[in-house]
This record gives sequence, C-alpha cells and structure tokens, in this order.
Amino acid sequence: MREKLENYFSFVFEKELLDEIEQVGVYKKLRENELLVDLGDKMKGVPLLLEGAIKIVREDKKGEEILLYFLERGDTCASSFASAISNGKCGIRAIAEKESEIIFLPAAKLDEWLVKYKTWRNFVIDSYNIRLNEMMETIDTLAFMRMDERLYKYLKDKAQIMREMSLNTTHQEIAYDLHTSRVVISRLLKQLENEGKIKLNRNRIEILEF
Amino acid sequence: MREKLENYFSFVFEKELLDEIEQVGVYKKLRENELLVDLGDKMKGVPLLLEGAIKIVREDKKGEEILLYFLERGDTCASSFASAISNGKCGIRAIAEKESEIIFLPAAKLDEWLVKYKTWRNFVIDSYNIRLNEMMETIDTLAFMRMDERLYKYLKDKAQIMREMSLNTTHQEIAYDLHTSRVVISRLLKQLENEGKIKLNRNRIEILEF
DNA sequence: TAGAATTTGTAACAAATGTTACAAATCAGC
DNA sequence: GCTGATTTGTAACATTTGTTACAAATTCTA
Repeated sequence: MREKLENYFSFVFEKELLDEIEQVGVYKKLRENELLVDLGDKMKGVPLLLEGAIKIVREDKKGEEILLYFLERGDTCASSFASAISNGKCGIRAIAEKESEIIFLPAAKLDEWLVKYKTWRNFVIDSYNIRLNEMMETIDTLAFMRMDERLYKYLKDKAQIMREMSLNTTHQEIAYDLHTSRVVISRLLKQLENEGKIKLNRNRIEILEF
Repeated sequence: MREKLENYFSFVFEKELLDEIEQVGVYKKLRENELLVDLGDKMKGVPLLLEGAIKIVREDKKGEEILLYFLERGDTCASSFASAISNGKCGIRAIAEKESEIIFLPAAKLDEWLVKYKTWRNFVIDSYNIRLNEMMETIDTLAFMRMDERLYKYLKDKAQIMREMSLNTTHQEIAYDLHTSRVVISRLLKQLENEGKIKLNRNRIEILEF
C-alpha cells in the first residue's frame, strides 16, 4: 500500500502526511461493479483512489439515473468529503467500473489535517475545484449537445478512463448512463458505425476514430 | 458595512475573523444587471454577498448560455474561490439580478484564514458543498425534467430569490436562461397561464400557485 | 400623435427524441 | 444439438422541442 501511495501521492503530500495516511488509512480492493457509495449513505470517511476507475451516478426520487463523471487514480470523491465532514447524506452512487484499489481516510482526521498540512488544504481545494469543473462539463453536455454527440463523447470518455479502445458494454447500459432509451442508443450507435467512427459487436464497441 | 456583516455573519464567523474581514474586505455596491465576474476572469479575491441576488451563468465557446443557479445573501461564489486560490480562470459569469452589496475578500488571506479560523474552514467547505448540491440540482433539472417543468421551477425559484411574486422579465430573457427559443417559452407560458398557475402581462409574470 | 422599436401570440412545419412492438442474432447452460 | 435468455436491429408512430414567418399589441421617442 505504501508503494502505491508513494506512486501517486508523493508529489502531492508531504512525508509526514503520507505517514499519517499510512497509519490511519484503510486499504480496500474493489471488484468490478462493486458498490462503494450508495444514495443516502452517511460517509464515515473519504476514499482516495489508488488504482482503477469509479463511476459516479446521480439518481432522483423516481429512480431515474444519470452518469455524472468518472474518478481516476489520484482522485477523491468530493461528495463523500462533504458528507463525511458535515455528517450529511451523500447524494450520489459510486460504482467501480473495473477492479480498483482505494484507501479509506477516517472523517475525524480530515479537518485536523486542514490545519496541519498545506498540501492537504491544496488537495482538498483542488479536488473540489476539479469536481465543480467536472459538473460544469456535465451541465454543458446536457444543455448544449444533442444525444448523438453526447453518446460519442461518452464512448470516448469511457475509453480513456478504461484505457481501452474496445468497451465491454451493452446498449442498455449506455442508455441508463445517458438517461435515455435503449432504442435511441441502438439507432445512434448504428449511425456512428455508418459514419465509420465505431465498430459494433455484441457486448463490445470498438472506437475507431478519436 | 460592519452592521450588515454582523447581520448575516455573526453566527457564522468568530469575532476576530469579523474584525479581519472588516479591515481587509472591500465593500462594493452593485447596481441591477451589473457584471461582477466574466468568463475567463482571473479573480483577485472572493465576493461575500451581503444583500441582493446574483445570477450565475455558464457559457460555452459558441456563446450559448445557461443559468446555473442564483446566489443569495450569505452566499459566496465557489468558482471565484477556486480561481482566486489556484490563480486559474473563472468558468462562469456573475450578474447582479437586482441591486446588491458585496464584500470583496483578497485572495492572499483565504489560505491564511483556513489555518487560523475553524469557522472559516467550515464556511469554505460548506460553500463548496452547497454549490456542489446546487449543481446536482441543475443537472437533475436538465436530465430529468421537460421544458414546461423547468420553466415553472425557474419562475418559482426566481420569485423566491427576488422575494417577489411578480417578476419583471421578458420571454426572451427566460429563453436565454433556459437555453431555448423565445417561441418555445411563449408557448409554454401560455400553457401555464391556461392551467391557472401564472398570469401574463407585458414585461411581467405573476405567479399564482406555488 | 405618428412612427419606430419592443414584446407577445400563433400557425405551420422540421427535427430530435421517446415509445411500442416484434423479429433476428447470439450466447449460456443443459 | 436444443432451449431459453439476452442482445441487437428496425419499423412505425407519438411527443417534445426547435425554427421560420408574420401579425398584433404595447411602449418609447421624436
């Protein structure tokens, strides 16, 4: 764990903080599709993502879903931070898109470290800023793009996160993430294929153009 | 200024911090429709809103706009905070919806206060959390609601912010905020009027049902 | 008060997205 | 192999949203 921690955070956190994290942090391995945070959870800590990819999804009362963004290694979940510090509920769901490794940091330390470590302050503020920007990008996408553009962007974003030009997924799953119907996705995927941008196979989509 | 500061922040900030804010903060009065922050600005400080209402708008490269949310008294602009601390550019535009009063806090103090005052840490974290939640609500609205629902919600939200059941606005302005066309707004407003929820006049919309 | 500018109403049509229904293809397990 | 479940393709149609065009109503200004 120390090794992975050093890998991604030695340029972010000072040595003393890394030591503390190693002491109090709880390492956890997530298998693919494992649920990390559910809607309404009260977080007792914050996850630091060491490896893998995590999908953050918003759900409303009626159970309708939409993908907000993905977390990559080095990221943390700002919404958990909110929930952990203020003891409130989390408004999102987090699911591992592939096998991932995290370190869980206990809520009690979060505020203490803000005082003690400038690098921690920077990290927290940066995380919030990154997340705000991510949310703005999501809003841009929803407000300004048509479904065909959103779909193509989704495929490219996911390929980047998964570090794979070939995605294992079904039309139905994509429809859930983009909050539309399977038929619409099938139609637009076929259109993208005709334009030569992707290649369709059962349970697999290859991205040909980036 | 001290009086207004005490009014809304005496239960938020400790006395020493209020003193410091009074010393270094710059008071400013904004007239209606005055531009406070523009797209791409580098913020040299953060505004605290003492009085009034400020509209936060997102704009993409093509000049297309959409309303993100409103700020009320007691609020601050998380996006400015981001920009001020990291010396980056601001991704939004802020415009006074009505005459407003703000205090501008210099960037230099922001980090210093994080160490010195627990109340400031709470305020900053809370502000980020409130903004993240506001963004999620905006995303819910865009992803899950039809235009007629969005329009009605917009009217009610704006009435609340302006503390007025009667809004001075045109169909075109609403269309800009919701990123649609004037004709669509006129059509849906007429529909809401027929349902007895609002009453239409030139340059004025009364909300009858809340 | 006449004429210009702004705001609103509405029709007719186009495009995008959503829905229902069903068939064909592929796969998993026996 | 056969059978049932899953996934994909596609047609036909409904609904929502966007566009163009133009007239009427209201306000502003000279």
